[in-house]
Amino acid sequence: MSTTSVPIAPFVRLFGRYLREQGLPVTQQREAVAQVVFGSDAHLSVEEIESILREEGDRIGKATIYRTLDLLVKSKLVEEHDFGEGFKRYEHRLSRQPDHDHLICRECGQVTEFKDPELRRMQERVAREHGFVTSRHKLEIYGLCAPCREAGATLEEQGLTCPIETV
Amino acid sequence: MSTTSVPIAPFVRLFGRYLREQGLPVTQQREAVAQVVFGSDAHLSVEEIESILREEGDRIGKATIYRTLDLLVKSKLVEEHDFGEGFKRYEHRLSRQPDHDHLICRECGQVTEFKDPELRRMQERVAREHGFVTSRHKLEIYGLCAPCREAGATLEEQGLTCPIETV
DNA sequence: CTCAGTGCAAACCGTTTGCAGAACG
DNA sequence: CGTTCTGCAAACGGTTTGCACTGAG
Repeated sequence: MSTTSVPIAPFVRLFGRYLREQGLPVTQQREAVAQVVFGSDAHLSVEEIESILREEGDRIGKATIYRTLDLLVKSKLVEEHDFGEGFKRYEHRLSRQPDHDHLICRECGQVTEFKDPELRRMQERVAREHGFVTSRHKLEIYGLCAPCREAGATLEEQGLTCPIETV
Repeated sequence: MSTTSVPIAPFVRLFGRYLREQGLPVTQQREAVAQVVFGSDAHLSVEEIESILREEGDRIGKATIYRTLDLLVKSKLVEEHDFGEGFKRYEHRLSRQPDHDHLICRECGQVTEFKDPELRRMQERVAREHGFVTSRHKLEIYGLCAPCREAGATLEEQGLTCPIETV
């Protein structure tokens, strides 16, 4: 939701290094997209990335943005998310909290990151119990953030009056 | 991934009751779709639902299936899932494990359900710490199931040789 | 009978792809 | 210079919607 105060040039360079390792050209479009993604702590959509680029005067086609994001994801510098909005969001992995999870406000869509040490243990335990080898998990907790709640938002749900046991 | 041995008629009737409560007609298409969804313990895609209906001789348009699934979800009898495959899956909530989570095999796509009591406590704690009121969570653990591992599947990942601290 | 539901096909929308021209190495 | 990229626009695929017709109540 903002610009980091951390210098982002090193991260962009890291991406350049990845491209060279793969024998791929380091184009100015790729650097511009990387700059935007590394320059924000938010979970950006392609549309948001496009409009930030436009504000900065760069006029880069959507296709190129998608293709560059693919590379960023492959390089493991960026993570792709799907919060069920109908489109993907991208977040760089250079923030303070590696391997974190997300709290998502149903009202305003704000995404808060958190990290819980228990979770990793639980992931391993559950996987073991089912004969799985685990690679990754995704935990999203949906609810209402404090500001929205204070503003009067509620999570009214309705369905069957007496459905199935819900707990 | 199979047909339940539990009688499904009561569940279809429950849906009928919901429809009447809402003043909506109980049509044979709606009952047919409900029958398919309640009749399977799998996480069905719309395409799968359509083809099961076709096998049974029912020829119901995709639009109707989508519209009926919306109603089933609204009734809270069915849950919608997005496992990142590019389409949604639907699961009825009448199985043994209410409020469960999912283990997903990256190789064969098999979905295993599990339930962990710790998780709910953790969800509440994390939410409280961030001033959230929680409504629901979604935990998916991705990995390799035992059969796939025995068949030689691996989770080879590649990216930057020395990216960021990964733990 | 009336109002909502159904089926079809067209519209949608995020994402992907084909291709002519531009740029990297 | 050859190879890959870029940008545009068209294609894609799951989902939604408009509309004439059918069916539930």
